[in-house]
Amino acid sequence: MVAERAKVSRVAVSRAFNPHTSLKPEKRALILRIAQELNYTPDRAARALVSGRSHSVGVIVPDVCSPRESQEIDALTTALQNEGFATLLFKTQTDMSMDETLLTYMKGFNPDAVIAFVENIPPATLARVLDQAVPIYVHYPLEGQPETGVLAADKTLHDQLNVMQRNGIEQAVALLQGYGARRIAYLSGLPRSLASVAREQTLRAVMADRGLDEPIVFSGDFTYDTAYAATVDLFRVGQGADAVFAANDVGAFGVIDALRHEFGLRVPQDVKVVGFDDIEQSHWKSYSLTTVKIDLAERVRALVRLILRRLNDPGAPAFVETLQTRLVVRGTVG
Amino acid sequence: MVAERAKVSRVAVSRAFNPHTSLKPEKRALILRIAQELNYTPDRAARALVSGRSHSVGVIVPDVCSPRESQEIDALTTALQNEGFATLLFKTQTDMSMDETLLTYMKGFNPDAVIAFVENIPPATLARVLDQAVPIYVHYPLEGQPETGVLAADKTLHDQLNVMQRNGIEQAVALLQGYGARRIAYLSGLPRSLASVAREQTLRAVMADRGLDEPIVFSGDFTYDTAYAATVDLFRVGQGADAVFAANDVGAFGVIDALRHEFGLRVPQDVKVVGFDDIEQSHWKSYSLTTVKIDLAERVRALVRLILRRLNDPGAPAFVETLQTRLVVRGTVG
DNA sequence: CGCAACAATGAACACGTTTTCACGACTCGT
DNA sequence: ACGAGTCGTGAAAACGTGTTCATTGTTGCG
Repeated sequence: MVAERAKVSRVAVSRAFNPHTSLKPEKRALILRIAQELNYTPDRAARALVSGRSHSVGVIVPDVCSPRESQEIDALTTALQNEGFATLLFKTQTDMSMDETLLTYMKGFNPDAVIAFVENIPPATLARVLDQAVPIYVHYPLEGQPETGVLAADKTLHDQLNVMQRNGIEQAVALLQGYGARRIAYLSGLPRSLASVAREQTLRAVMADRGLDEPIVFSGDFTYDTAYAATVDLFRVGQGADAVFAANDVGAFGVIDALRHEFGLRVPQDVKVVGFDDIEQSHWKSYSLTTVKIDLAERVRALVRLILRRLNDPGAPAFVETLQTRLVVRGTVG
Repeated sequence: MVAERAKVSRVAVSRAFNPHTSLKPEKRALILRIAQELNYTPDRAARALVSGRSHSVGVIVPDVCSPRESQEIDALTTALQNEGFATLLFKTQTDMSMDETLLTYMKGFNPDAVIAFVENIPPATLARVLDQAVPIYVHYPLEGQPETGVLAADKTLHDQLNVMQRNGIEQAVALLQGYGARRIAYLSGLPRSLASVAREQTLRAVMADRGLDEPIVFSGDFTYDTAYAATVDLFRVGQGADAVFAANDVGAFGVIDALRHEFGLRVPQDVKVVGFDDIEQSHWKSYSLTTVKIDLAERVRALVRLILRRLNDPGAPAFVETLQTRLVVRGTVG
């Protein structure tokens, strides 16, 4: 510790860097100035060792390449960075599931919190691997409700970030119906994905409310290629559909391309398409996708807010935040 | 430290987790078994404090959303994870530059190495902020040569990862020429981007070698929207071009969409388009882009190899790795 | 059998912080 | 003017490892 050039104890240096400690202002200023000169910053490792806080947040994703996730990571990194945290990124190996190995591995890096963009973590795994020290934020839709939630590891805690999907879906269905669509299909995401299931449930409910027949469901896995292939299958055998609702935007791109290039169908004249997310690529002219928008940036800010509050006050009652969705109308409907 | 249930000293526990220490095998096994039962892993913070190694690698990017970068981060995370490292992700604030603030901030987290997908870091900043303890791997093209390089912070070290761009560009130009293209344009990336400059230089050299006129250069910034607008400008005033070479794939998408939707031009019949990178989206049917491919996964593996070697042997002479590019032919040429 | 080399082991220390505790120097209210 | 409270300060302890050093038990070689 070289900063004792200021003729003060190491304790004083420590205090100089911690706002809420009592230290004579002029002395603090002196220490900070000298630290600046010497290019000194308090060692995070030592700090983490004694405080138990690493000031990092573990983020687990299945696939960084997916536009939706990369946008989420981007926003998350920015938000965390602004709060003095670092993003510790980890990837699940194959599918969207997460095994105990990865969780243990990540836990080894002592993240203060964990955000898992992964849906099917066995609760047993979760409970066993994590001490209560690390608040886990798993993100998935609440059962039977048209919202996604954020659930703490400890079942008694229950911080929630609710994304109300119903608004956007209602607007989309109304628009489709307005343009005369009758046979509406739903391209699911991964079959076990709770997000996809929740969207399907809400869609069914909304369509029933408006007197429409049940949707034709065909299954994808959130990727372009699978969506493309699934669309080819659907339209080759039956009479297809006159509107397709995809569980995510990338899937919608696959649907659009399959319709155009495999069957020569026009979008939106012959088939209308609606996506979900509103990712960066959705406004590209080749797709110009009408889609149900979740404001990712805002959602991530809310997430970070939740984490920070919980970290500052571990014993506080559950926090709840709610986000709305809305339809962004572009060229694939109408 | 609860693992003394095994009736051994803490030192023995430490040794049990470190392969190259002398400890009776049966005792090591016992300790590891008990550790497993107790769900114990050595504390990284303490480990980092004493060893000076955090087992994490800082990664700096301007924009995680960009497909190219997200693919790179994805591959990097996988590779690092396999080697027992974590990825510490940071974002530059606005453009592709990096200010001292961010570098200092990141340094506070003690990454063992830094990979910056950022090109214009002032050497002064670099030198001042980093101790020699952290090998910096900045990635940019070597001056006047048709390759990108990886340069260590210390100028005496000089580990290099060379990406030979010439191969792919030659194949692309030959193909364009074979289809009768004469007026070839180049859409640059960010004007100060060394990668873009290197590609332009190589393109010029190759075209001169083949007796073609100088390329028409118009400038973008690697994004879709800017590429779209720049293409509109170019084709509105002059007579345009009969082939466009874009500095990256996303830019090529913007070019294609502008040609089709603003001018009703057909790709490839009226204008041929070649990109650079071969990202995931390039095979999507709406674009089906012919592009110069860099094997990102292989490039990242090489990068990680370099870092690991340097970490194991800080004094070793410079390591050099070389990667080739090749043309992937799809639908936008021919 | 004797001596040297070597494997196995634990005690003590080091790493760079934050936190707790104790002490003196003030300020304030009466 | 005196005690109570507050502020500023540093000494010492603590955080959980890896490392060095000395000690003991063991093997190998002549």
